[in-house]
Amino acid sequence: MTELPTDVQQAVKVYKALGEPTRLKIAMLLTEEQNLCCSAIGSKLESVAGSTLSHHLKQLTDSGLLKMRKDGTYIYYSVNREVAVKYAPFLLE
Amino acid sequence: MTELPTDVQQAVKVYKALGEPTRLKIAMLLTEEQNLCCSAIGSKLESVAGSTLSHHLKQLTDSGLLKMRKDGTYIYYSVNREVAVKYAPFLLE
DNA sequence: TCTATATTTCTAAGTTTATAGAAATAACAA
DNA sequence: TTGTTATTTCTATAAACTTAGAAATATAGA
Repeated sequence: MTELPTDVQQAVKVYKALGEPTRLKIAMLLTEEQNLCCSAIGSKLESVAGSTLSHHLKQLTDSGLLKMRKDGTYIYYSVNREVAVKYAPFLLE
Repeated sequence: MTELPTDVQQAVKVYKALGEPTRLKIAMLLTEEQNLCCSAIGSKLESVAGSTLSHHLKQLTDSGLLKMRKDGTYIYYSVNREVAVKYAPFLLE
């Protein structure tokens, strides 16, 4: 894995992040409506614990697919369109 | 998962399949050179047991990303370009 | 038929992941 | 300060995944 080219390593992370239904839903939600905070995302999904949601958002963010912007108590998430275009333009359809 | 639209369900499967380094490598090998058989793919990877390779190829094929064509003792794998274009055109670069 | 090769299926071990409750941290508001 | 809300981190558990050896299946060739 470490011996792979950088963009292939990122591809693995992005695809691993998207290869789980809840996380793919989150990514799709955020392509429809940018800048949602954690709890707003949670309210659009059905019964996901906050800690679980946080875990999923971390994976999506660590892959580079999501960006986060902190504003007071809230953290707003949005899709990094460059990354989506490169690896998973399906999201942007 | 079952309640998701068909193409979103397929996206989850394709991305799950690609979110693992060995399988992503296999998919990339097959975009460079179509119609490789299981053992030819194995010889291009480093130390993967036949049973493991078979398992990975099954996941890639079940997702729809790979097609298989049987010819005698051999099974030739190739990339389903339509599926790659739709979900992961990164592979075709 | 017998042998060799290609691939899959079965089985099991070890690892990773998804999940959520509880506690911790952070920021705002009264 | 106290209380409330947003989010993360810690911890644990159950499920899923990766891996590979061994056995089974399939096909070709001698």
